[in-house]
Amino acid sequence: MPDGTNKKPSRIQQRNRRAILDAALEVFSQHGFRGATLDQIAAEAGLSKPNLLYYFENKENIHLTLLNQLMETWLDPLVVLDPDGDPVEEILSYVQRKLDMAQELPRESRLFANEILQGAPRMRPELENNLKPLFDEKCALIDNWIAQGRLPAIDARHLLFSIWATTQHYADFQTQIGVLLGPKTDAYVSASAHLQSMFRTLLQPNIRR
Amino acid sequence: MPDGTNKKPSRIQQRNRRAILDAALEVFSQHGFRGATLDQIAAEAGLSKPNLLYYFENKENIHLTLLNQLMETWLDPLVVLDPDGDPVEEILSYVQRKLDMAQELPRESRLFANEILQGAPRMRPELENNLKPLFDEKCALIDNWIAQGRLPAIDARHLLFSIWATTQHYADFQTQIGVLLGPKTDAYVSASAHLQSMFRTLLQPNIRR
DNA sequence: GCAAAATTTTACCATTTGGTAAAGGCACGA
DNA sequence: TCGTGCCTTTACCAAATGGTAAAATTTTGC
Repeated sequence: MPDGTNKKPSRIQQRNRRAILDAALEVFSQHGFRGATLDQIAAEAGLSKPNLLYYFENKENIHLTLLNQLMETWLDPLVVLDPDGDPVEEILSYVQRKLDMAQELPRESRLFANEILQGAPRMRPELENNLKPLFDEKCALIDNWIAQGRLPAIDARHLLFSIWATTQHYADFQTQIGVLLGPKTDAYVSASAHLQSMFRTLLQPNIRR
Repeated sequence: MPDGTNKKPSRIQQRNRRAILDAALEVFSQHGFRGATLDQIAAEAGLSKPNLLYYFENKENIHLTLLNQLMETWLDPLVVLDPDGDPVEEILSYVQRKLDMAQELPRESRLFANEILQGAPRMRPELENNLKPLFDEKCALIDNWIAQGRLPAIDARHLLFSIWATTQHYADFQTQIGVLLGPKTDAYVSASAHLQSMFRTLLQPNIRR
């Protein structure tokens, strides 16, 4: 049993665990935890259900593994926000990185959105222990930049919310955007231009009215 | 059977259908269609499951009824965007109305988010037939305002996306925001100030750089 | 006050779902 | 090449779930 043990995983084990997690990401991100079934995940992974449960103790475990993996990736762009960089360029880079993540990891974005929508029943500790301190730290950083006159006065917390909302929107509401722009359109090119322009306008400190 | 008939609904019928829809809104908005159960909805409504199914043919029907009711409410703020008003004030009012809706109807917002996240399996026709034409119309209106020099050049479609994303974020990601701002904080006061200021900065046509 | 209609409850049912037991197959080092 | 341990399948199971039939109860119009 490959679960609780701490031995090195075999090649088969690595391949199958990876396949299961990929399949689970697909299914959980579309239906949420309760809406997803092990049969669906097993089918998507090309395994039988008991075989699936040979690699993961239970459904919750699969979901938790995905969520934990996600947290790192998800916070990384914010982690690298550099106190020593130029404030406007740092934040604009952050926006772009978040948008890139929405484009490249839409399933992860939707998995996260689903979990939060449902009240974060399995993720609240992570939010409190990992996200909250980082959030506070980066808000303080932005507040500092403002105090130094290197950014216009703006609510740092809501600025971050707006960045998250506008970037993740392209992954989470992909379906709606597809209907409105036409499914052939690549929304991300124009989205990038729009968001860069929008947040630059917002943050340009040398603005004269 | 009160379903297919077109008689006037009795008082009991009105009360119970209302209770069911309210309970269903609560449950569907938290768990999505597949994750919600009739037992949960029945319990929440204070009815037995068979009694529930006396009022609605099946699970899908309840969900569909909610979705249809929602569509009107949801589009209304955009409908009233007035071609004869002042462009900046019209859009800022729209932002405020959307934020007010997020605050007052968070469950509806999450129901919608859930449906879109899952690929809009039950709502795509509505999106194409109701939202799309309205979206195109209002984009044309904004483009017109820009052409008249009454708004700075901006991508109307992505502007609307940004408005939707930033306002609905406060309902859909309420849990996360609660963790980050502290659950006692009323996010909507500062959110309103932030969004109004943000979009005003963005849209102020008499801007000099 | 009473019959008819509307509503609610009780007792089910078939299917799906998360999960288990145990036998069978397979791979790989001795 | 053989047996030991890893992997997979087959055959299940109990609980949950969407839904139904029909009896029992309540409400309503007269």
